[in-house]
Amino acid sequence: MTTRTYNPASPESLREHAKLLIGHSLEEVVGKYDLDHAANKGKLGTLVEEHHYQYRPNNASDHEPDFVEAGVELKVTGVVPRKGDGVAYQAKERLVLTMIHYFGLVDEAWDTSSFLKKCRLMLILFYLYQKELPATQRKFVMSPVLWQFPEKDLEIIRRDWELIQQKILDGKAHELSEGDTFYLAACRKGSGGPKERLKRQPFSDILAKSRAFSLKPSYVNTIIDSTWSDEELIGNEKDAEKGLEKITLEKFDGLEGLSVDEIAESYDYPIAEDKPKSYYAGLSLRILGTKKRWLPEFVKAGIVLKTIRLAQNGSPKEAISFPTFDFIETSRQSWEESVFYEKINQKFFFVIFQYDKDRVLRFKKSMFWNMPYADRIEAEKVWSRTVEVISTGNMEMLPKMVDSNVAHVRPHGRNKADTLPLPNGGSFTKQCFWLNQKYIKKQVN
DNA sequence: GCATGATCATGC
DNA sequence: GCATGATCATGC
Repeated sequence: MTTRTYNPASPESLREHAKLLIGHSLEEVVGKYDLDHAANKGKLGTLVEEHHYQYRPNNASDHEPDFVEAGVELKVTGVVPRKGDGVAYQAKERLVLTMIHYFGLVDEAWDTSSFLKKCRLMLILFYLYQKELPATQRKFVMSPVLWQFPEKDLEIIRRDWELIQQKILDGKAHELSEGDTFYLAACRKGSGGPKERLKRQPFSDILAKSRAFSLKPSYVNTIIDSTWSDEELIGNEKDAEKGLEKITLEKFDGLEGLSVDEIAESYDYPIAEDKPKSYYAGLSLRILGTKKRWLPEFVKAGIVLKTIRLAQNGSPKEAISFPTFDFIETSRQSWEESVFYEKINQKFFFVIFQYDKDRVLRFKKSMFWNMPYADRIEAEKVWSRTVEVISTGNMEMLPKMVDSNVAHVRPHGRNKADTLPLPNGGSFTKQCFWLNQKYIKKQVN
C-alpha cells in the first residue's frame, strides 16, 4: 500500500504534486529501479502516472480521463528551446490526445463525445526534449498547466471534431489531413512504414491510416505561452460561434474589385508607390484587424497566410516556395518526417489579388485551402524522386515542373554559390520544393 | 509565354 | 548571418 501525498480528486492538488518533478527527470524522483521493472515501459506519461502519482492507469482510457475522480487527463509533452531567444520553450511536436476510432466516432455527438469526456480538463507536464536521453532521464521544465479549453477555443475545436467525423461519415477516413482543421487535428498515429496495419473505416472499403486527435504544435505553443501571461485574444465569444473560417472570410466581404490603393486608404494602411515584398501580407493582416505582423488566431491554428497576385489571365505571378531542404537530412528521412510533408499538410489562407486590363491590382477573393488528398500523394512522389536523385548524386535529375502537375524542385539560395553538402561528399546549390504556378491557378479558380 | 535558374529583401 | 518568402532574368 502506498501513502499518497496528494488528493486524487483535486485537480489543483494533482498539479501541485506535478510541480515536484520540475528540474528533475522521472528517474531522479522515483529511482531507476522502479522504472526498470515497470510493466509498461512505453509512455512517459503512463510512467509518471504509475510511479510519481502511484496511480493505477485505467485501461478503458479512451473513454475516461486518467484521474477519474478529478476528471483530469494527464499529458506529458516535450519542449525545446525557442528559436531566437533560447530562453523560453516551444512545443517539440503536436500533442496527441486520444485515438480516433473510426467506427465509434461516427455514432457520437460532440456534447457526450469520448473526446470531450477525456480531454475537457488536462494536466500538462513539459519536459525538455533531448534526443540522446531516454525519456525517463529528460528533465521536467516549466510550471505544469491545468488546461481547460477557453469557450472560444472549444467552439473551434468542436467544429474541427465535427469536420473529422463528417469525413469519416463520407467514407473518406483515408483522406484525412491535419490541414483539414484549425486547432484539433487528425494526426498520423502508428508505426508507419511497411509494417503498418491500416484500419477499416465504416463507410468505405478503402483502408485508412491510423489516426489520433491531436492539438497542433501551434496550439500547444499557445498553451505554453499562457504560462507566462493571460493574453486577451482579439474577437469575442459570439465571433467564435461563427467559426474562425467564417469570421475570417467575412472580413473581406465587400472588398471584391477594389484596388489595392482603395483598400489601403480605407484601412488607414500606407499607400506606397514602391511596394515592399511584404506589402500585401501587411495589408491583408490589416484587413483581418491587426496591426501586428501576425494574427494570433492564425498562429494558434497554424494557418499560413499567403498572398497571391494573379496576372490578368488568372495565372499567379509566382510559384509558392517552401524552406530550403538539407540534402543529407532529407535523404535519411521518411516522407512523414520531412518538412515538405509538414508544410503541405498545413492549412493556408489565400488572399488573392488580380491585375485588371489597366494593370491595376484589385482584390479578387480570399479562401482557406489545404492540399487535397490526391495531390498530397503526388507531392509524396515528387519528394521520393528527389530523395532518389540525392542518393544517386545526379542532381540535374531533380523533379522539374514538367515532371509533375503539383510540385517541383528549384534552386533557393543566396545565389548559385550558396550550397549545401551532398551525401556523396560533394555539394550543390540550395534547393527547395515549390508548388507549380499552374497548380496554384487551378486551386484558386 | 512559360519553365527554369538565379537572386533579392526582410526579419529575426 | 541566415532562413524564408518573394521576385527577377534568361532562354527556349
